[in-house]
Amino acid sequence: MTTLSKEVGEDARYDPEPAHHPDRRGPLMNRRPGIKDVAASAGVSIKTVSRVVNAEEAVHPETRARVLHAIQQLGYVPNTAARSLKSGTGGAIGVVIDSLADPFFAALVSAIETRALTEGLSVLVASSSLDRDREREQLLSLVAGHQVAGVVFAPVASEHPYLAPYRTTTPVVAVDRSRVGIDSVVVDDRGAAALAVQQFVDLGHRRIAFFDRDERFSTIHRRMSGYLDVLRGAGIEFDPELVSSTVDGSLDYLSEAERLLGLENPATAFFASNAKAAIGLTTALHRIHRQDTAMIAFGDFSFADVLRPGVSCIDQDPFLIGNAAIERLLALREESSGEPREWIVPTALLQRGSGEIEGPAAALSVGSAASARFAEGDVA
Amino acid sequence: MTTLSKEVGEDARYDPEPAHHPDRRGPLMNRRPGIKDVAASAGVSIKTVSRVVNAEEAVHPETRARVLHAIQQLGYVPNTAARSLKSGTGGAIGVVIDSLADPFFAALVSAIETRALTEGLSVLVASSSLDRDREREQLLSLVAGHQVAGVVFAPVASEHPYLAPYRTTTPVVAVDRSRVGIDSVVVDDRGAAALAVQQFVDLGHRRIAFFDRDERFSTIHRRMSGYLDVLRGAGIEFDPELVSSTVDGSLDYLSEAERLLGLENPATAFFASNAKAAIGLTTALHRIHRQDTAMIAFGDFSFADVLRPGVSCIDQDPFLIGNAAIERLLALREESSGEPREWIVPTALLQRGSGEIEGPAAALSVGSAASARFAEGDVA
DNA sequence: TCCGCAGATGACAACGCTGTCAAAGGAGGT
DNA sequence: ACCTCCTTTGACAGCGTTGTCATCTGCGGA
Repeated sequence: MTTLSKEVGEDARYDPEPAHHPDRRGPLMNRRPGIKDVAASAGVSIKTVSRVVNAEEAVHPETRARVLHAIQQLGYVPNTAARSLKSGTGGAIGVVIDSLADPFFAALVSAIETRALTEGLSVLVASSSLDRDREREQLLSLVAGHQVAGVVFAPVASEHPYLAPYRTTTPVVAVDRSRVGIDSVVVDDRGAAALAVQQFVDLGHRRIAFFDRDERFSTIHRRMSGYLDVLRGAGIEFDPELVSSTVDGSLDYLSEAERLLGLENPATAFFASNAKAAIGLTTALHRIHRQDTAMIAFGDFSFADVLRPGVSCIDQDPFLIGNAAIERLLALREESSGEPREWIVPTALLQRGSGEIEGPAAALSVGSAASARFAEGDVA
Repeated sequence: MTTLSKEVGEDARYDPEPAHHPDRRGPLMNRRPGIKDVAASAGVSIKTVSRVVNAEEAVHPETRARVLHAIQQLGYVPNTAARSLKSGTGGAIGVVIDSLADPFFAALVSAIETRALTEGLSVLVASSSLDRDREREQLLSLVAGHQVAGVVFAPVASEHPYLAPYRTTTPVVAVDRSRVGIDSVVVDDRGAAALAVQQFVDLGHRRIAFFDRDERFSTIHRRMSGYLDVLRGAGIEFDPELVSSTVDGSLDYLSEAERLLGLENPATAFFASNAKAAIGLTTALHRIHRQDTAMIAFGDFSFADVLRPGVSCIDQDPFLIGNAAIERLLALREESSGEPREWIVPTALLQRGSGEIEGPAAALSVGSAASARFAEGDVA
């Protein structure tokens, strides 16, 4: 931005007259049209323009028409900054998720954005990268800085005390991972995992691996609970060796798969606890030509149905979750309805082949079809 | 936010007189801290606080420390609405893309968001759904309404005259599809397509299908040009029957693949012109067990490397594109450097198997390795 | 001793909008 | 004729911040 010589000319913003006030502007040259310009053009006061823009009642139809015409002609768009400055709350909602590069979250944000548009709200996205400090920074920037009309976020830290001062004015909804004291939209992790593992049991599997127990996520804890529930119910002893754990945020899926298949008493079925692990595991099984291994993934992913065999998945629909979250947020805007609670979004088990591979004990099994259910609430 | 009793006291601005003003607020109860609160707490004027917040020079170190302490203690976060109202341009950049549910665009936005954060900028996302009117609405909302500091968008309409009034103040960058008069970040569509088709020719293919020529996109036109270039260079006559076209926004990939393979003189190689078509085509070929067909996809997709054979792809890296776009935008903020131009981001051909399947004329071919190249510029 | 100057700080307006209150005009009742 | 009420409209302040200009305090040099 070199110091360009002050060419006045076309830029009517600068008039030489009043030595103070360098920017007393003339009657709109290429400046952005403001409410004042519309008012002048329509021959009314700015307040009347404001009334028209906000669809308030008491405006004479004829006046309204004149104003609308002026708006149209000037291409006037109300300034949201001024609006939110005045009202204390702006025309955007904030979304903080792990990463937009994760298709699950991308789809979730997409659902939110679509619905927000119908409410005339914009969407501010930010990513936490699973970092507590960054989460804090982003949330505060949105809530305090941008004065968003609401926040949907995939929580990282277990508590968010710094949000407290804003909770009274700004609705907050957690997604994907639930937190106490915050309305949370999650899937029935425990029940869905149980469903999958129960299917393995029913098919005669006794050595079922829990693939990738990432300690950082409470969702994974719940899925683990579902896994354990079923084992207990089926009288199968839990074997820690069948659990793979991400340590320091990384896990070599290939060698881990080889370990599980190479155990003295090897795994015959895999429950992949999240989509990333599922992709890694699928890739690994293909690489070592063990597509005969039974597997169910938590979370659908593209191409899960094209592979041979198709990968059976628990369908955790990001659109459904995003929709539930934004609906919840909009409801909270109306009235902060009672105690925060969990909102459970349903899942389904997509049978595609890999989850229907029988286990060694299949012959013995007496078709214990009565799978445990863990329905726990309804959906927004 | 009930009507707190009017404590005037330390807040000298307000005189108790005018009985109107129902919400004269006392010294910060659970109200959001503003610059005034910080000023009062630090015993300085609001201007000094402003100076500290904006890292301006002339502030005594000791004063600065006092102010910083007050900020820290009160948890003060500057109000962006007021800021952008004053400065006329806000702390966010706008991004308008086809859909966030498209992983390509999601990754692109992710790259932008990551870089924006380092500049202290937030990201407002909006989707156009490939609809011109919606594109217009979203762009105007961002530029005029939110007064964003810049816009990155995947253009839909061929012209955007309504942006003109804002171009002087708001930098604009197009991505993925280029537009005249706007700095555009795109990949070398024509060259990359040519690269792929040339590989087919070198492998002895003569019947190369162009799979899914969607007329709506200029990128597809360019890829088509690359395709035609190579055919011409190799002396192969263009056969319109080998081109699949999306009509009315949809194409039945399965039956189309069957048609191409069932021609009297059938296709032996497929160039899938975009990721969606590639996924559809791959699924189709798997379904009819014709994995022996040579194929190269424009645009990588997950699992392209896990399938058998792996799907050879032109790697069109959304992160690279997103990065180039945001860098370009930031550069434009500094100085609107000359004429808008195209910024070409490189691609690579990922050899994974499906693109290396030989054609019928392979034996005859004399290894015409001199593939045409179309290098056309550099990268941001 | 006094002036000038630089560094540090503050008073105040204004950004574009909306909430509050008041005023103007007309209809209807007495 | 007068009063009341309702509808339509406008004047004005103030949201939280920053740019402009003014003020104040020391300090070095004449």
